[in-house]
Amino acid sequence: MLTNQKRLLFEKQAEIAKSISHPLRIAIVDLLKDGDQCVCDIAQHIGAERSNVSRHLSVLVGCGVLDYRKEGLKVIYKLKAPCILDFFSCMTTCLKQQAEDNEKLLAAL
Amino acid sequence: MLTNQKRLLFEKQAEIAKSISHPLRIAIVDLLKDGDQCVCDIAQHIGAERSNVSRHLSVLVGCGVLDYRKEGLKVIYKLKAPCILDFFSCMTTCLKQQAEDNEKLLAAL
DNA sequence: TTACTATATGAGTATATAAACACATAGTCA
DNA sequence: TGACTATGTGTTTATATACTCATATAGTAA
Repeated sequence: MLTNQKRLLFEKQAEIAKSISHPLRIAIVDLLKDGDQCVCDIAQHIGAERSNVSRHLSVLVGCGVLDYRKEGLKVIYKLKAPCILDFFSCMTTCLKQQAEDNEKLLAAL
Repeated sequence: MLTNQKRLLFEKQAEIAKSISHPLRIAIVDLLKDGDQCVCDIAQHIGAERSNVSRHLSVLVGCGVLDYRKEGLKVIYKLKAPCILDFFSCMTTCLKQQAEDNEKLLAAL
């Protein structure tokens, strides 16, 4: 059986994973890998409402994935945990594998 | 603005991320890193109902994170994308960082 | 065949999440 | 000061998800 310590760790990890479990939040992290951006630029780039983007950003900050600094009126967001990007590669690998599996299945029909 | 191609990729990646965004599913992946297991053993180890575990497993299989094989009555699940484990380390790093940040904040009070 | 075990799934309920809109806050500049 | 801009938040509504229980499927063994 799981120890309470493990259980707590898994809950915290699930929160982080959940924080990047949304297409827009993935898009945000992907955008920020190329440099820090303010909310308005992020919103414009991913094509979503600012209030919506603001909420997604606060989720990512809350989980320690992003960080921010204020510059005048603007709030600039920055990738705090770049190791997330390796996970993106991992997910891409999964998707490629799935596509190959589907190809094999198709060939067998 | 995002291309439709990018948008589709981010949606698929979000699905994979979502598939591991649950404490029990994290526990399952963590368990399977040490070897393949059947549903009943997984259920027993993580302390959850079999029907519930079965559903969580099918989510992980559906996203290409796990794979399975049948052996008699039992269904043995196996980690298909071990790179997920690197992401677990990444999340642990995030949590440590957050803990350190909190410590600093506490010291400033 | 029947009884048994392991696994999967349908249905209902409770909870969580996302989006949209309106509004609030706060910095800038005339 | 007032007008403007960027950002954040409260509230509502729609949708998605997890869990539980009952039931179905399928392999095993007597």
